[in-house]
Amino acid sequence: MRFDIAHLGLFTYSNRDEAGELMPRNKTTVTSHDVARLAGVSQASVSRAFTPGSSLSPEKREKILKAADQLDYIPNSIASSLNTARTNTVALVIGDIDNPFYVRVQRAFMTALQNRGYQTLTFTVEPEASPDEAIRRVLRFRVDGIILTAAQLSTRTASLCEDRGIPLVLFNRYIPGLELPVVRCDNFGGGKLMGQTLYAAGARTFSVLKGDPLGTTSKDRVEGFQMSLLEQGIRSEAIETLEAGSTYDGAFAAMEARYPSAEDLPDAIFGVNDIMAMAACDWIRHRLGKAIPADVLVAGFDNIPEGGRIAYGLTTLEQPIDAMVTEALELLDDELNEEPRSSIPTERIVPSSLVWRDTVPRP
Amino acid sequence: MRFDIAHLGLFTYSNRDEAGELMPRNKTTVTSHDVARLAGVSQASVSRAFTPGSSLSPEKREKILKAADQLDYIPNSIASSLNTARTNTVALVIGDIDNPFYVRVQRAFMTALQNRGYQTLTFTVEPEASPDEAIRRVLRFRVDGIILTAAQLSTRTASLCEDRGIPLVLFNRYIPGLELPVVRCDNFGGGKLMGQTLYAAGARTFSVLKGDPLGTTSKDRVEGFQMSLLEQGIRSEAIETLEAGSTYDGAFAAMEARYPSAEDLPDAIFGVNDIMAMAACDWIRHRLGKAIPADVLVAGFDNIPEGGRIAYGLTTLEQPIDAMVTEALELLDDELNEEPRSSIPTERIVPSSLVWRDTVPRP
DNA sequence: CTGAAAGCGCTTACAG
DNA sequence: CTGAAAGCGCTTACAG
Repeated sequence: MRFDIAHLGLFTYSNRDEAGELMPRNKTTVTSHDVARLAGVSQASVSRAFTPGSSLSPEKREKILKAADQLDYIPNSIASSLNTARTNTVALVIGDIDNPFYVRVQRAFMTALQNRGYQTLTFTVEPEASPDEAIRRVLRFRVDGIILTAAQLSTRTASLCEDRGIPLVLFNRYIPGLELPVVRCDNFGGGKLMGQTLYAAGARTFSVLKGDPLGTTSKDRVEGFQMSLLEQGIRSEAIETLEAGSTYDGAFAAMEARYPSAEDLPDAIFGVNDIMAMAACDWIRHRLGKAIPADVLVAGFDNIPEGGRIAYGLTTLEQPIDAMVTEALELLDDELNEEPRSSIPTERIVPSSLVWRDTVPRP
Repeated sequence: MRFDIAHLGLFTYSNRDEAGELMPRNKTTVTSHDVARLAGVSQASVSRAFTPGSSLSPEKREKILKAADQLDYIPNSIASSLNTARTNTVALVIGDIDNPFYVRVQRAFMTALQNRGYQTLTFTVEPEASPDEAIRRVLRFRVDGIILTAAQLSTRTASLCEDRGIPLVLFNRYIPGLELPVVRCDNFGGGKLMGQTLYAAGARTFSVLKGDPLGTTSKDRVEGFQMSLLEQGIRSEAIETLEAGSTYDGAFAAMEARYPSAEDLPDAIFGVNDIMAMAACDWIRHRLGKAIPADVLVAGFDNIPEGGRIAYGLTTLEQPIDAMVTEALELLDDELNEEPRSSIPTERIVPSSLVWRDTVPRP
């Protein structure tokens, strides 16, 4: 039988009585006072029972926990946040949710954050929308920290966070002029590596599917790619560049516009991310009827599982998500715990490595 | 020049002084009291200025807003939640984040919720983990409502929510024995329709790639499919059923195990969701070297964009995400605003429609 | 170890 | 329309 708590001044009756008539819904919340009364202790002790590390005799804790269980007491973290100025919540602002890579990034963050005792407040920023708006909403909510990925941010908003002591960590993206801690893949180095790889595979004319023109990620990859080819003696006219907007559809459209027929095709196509490379593969195989790698080489960046499937067999550069997420959370932790930030903003750069598959055969 | 707020008793200095020395970081938060002092009004008026619909003279509001802007004041929603017992946050519990369909569902909910002034607290439930645990975490946080998709839930946890007056809406999933509002696709009807379609296309032997055995979604689709075929006179031995776990990899492995060579292939394969159907396509085309639809028919369910790409051209059943999300939010709203819940738990069933593409040609 | 008390930053009757 | 005051449900010095 359920413990009778009527004498505690709470109302408890279920939604419907025996006859099936509607009864007012019980919305009374059980507070620490109720538990205290039932356990015969002070409210402060109840609070202590739910605060790891606070001093409380084992017997008392036991008794309190039992009473709490009896009443289905769940501590109100809103109230506790008001005291501690800690919400145990981290905001994750994601720009490019259409890219499976960022879906995986999101998941990795959520899992890792959960394991560290944080909730995740996810914000997606629609392509047209400004992340500044998102950040302001985030700030009302008093999150403990913010992780920003694939999105722009104004200087003013960044300092808004800084003024409030809310750490901001950039993921795979840096903002020129803002001294913010960053974790990112070595995009420039990856681009270079891909240039060398494609050159070594025999390609002499190239096309690059570029991503978000506002993001540094695409820009760095493209620049690294171009530089390594230039170093090999390729003339810049032999490296074509296509705006493809980071998406499958954007890349598909770009391919359609630039390569309506197979004659114009270059020796190799570098998709600055995997989904764009996959779009190129689809266009080449299914519309142009050409073979990869026999007629054209195609390579991507990210190593999303979709590209590894047998239908694509995409040769690409790996971005080690888990390692990057771990680094990012470490930086966030540093920010959370160190009062004055060290003067040099931290930048952690994770290398990317080549994943050989079918669209560029291993030499 | 920035307004001087030193006399307000706040500390404001930047991180580093002129010499570049570290200074204590300013973590002082500006509160409604600070704004009140600056504007020369009561703290209550400041609160009113930020509460739509509360009575306040336009001039006073103006003055307050100006002062707030000057101080970079952002109201603390934690404090306000403590009063109103409303967090303006909805929890979204998602089970199957590996399925692009649910990624889209998540996005649709986040956008819609955002437009209605809610934050979204997303919880992913890892395959092994229990959603009950997730819900308990959610409850500490005092969310206003919960949307549960692709995950199981115990009766005890459901009543925990009910006791607290926190509405729970099930998305594309119902829990036998629990009277909870539900929005779902007509999975059974869709399954039936697909059975008829494949039969009409000439198929007489079938294989079904089944999803999560614990979920009702897969179960209903399979049952509808089987029933319609039985009605057409197909014997049950001609309808094979494969456990494929709702994922691409699971379906690929199931195909590999059951159809190591092309001889055994049935006339038609029904993937209970699109990614499983896509896995079947990949296996058949790239491993078995057979053609679709010439050698086998393949169909899916969901109509994710990936299946519509030229590489697949998957014939499938559409699940209208936006309509379903809208319905779900309507139900949630009803629950949020109606004190006593209407006695019959609401169930909204959205029909699915056939999307003709290449893997099953239109008759 | 434990309780009484102040306080976190708001909202909202209650009087004017 | 507006202010003083109580209170939301906790945490945390402060004394014992």
